[in-house]
Amino acid sequence: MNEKIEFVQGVYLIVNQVPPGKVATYGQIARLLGYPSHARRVGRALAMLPDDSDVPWHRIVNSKGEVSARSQWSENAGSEISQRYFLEQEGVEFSPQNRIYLKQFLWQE
DNA sequence: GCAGTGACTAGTA
DNA sequence: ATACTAGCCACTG
Repeated sequence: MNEKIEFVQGVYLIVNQVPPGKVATYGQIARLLGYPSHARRVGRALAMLPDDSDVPWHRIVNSKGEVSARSQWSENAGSEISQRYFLEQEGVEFSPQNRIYLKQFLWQE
């Protein structure tokens, strides 16, 4: 019925299935939802979540394996820092160029 | 309605 | 590998 709500809920359902120590990309989530061109929308859905949400939003990175930058003035500006911290706590490793080794940590595919 | 703006991506050079 | 570009599309002023 309400496509907006359904999309956002769908994002959370998928993200909740990503196990600790693994990561997924925005585009991957969008494709699994059946909206292959809505990667940016996935990012917006995650931006609505509080930093202490139960949803493991920190396991979502961009297609290059980097932690995407927030807008400086946005509500969750600076959460990139904790995102990397959470991932490292779960055993996810970063390359010297601040990239996750997707080959090793990507969830599915 | 139009223009600018992103937690994006795939393509090209 | 890096840099720039075109599409993308909901949201905002």
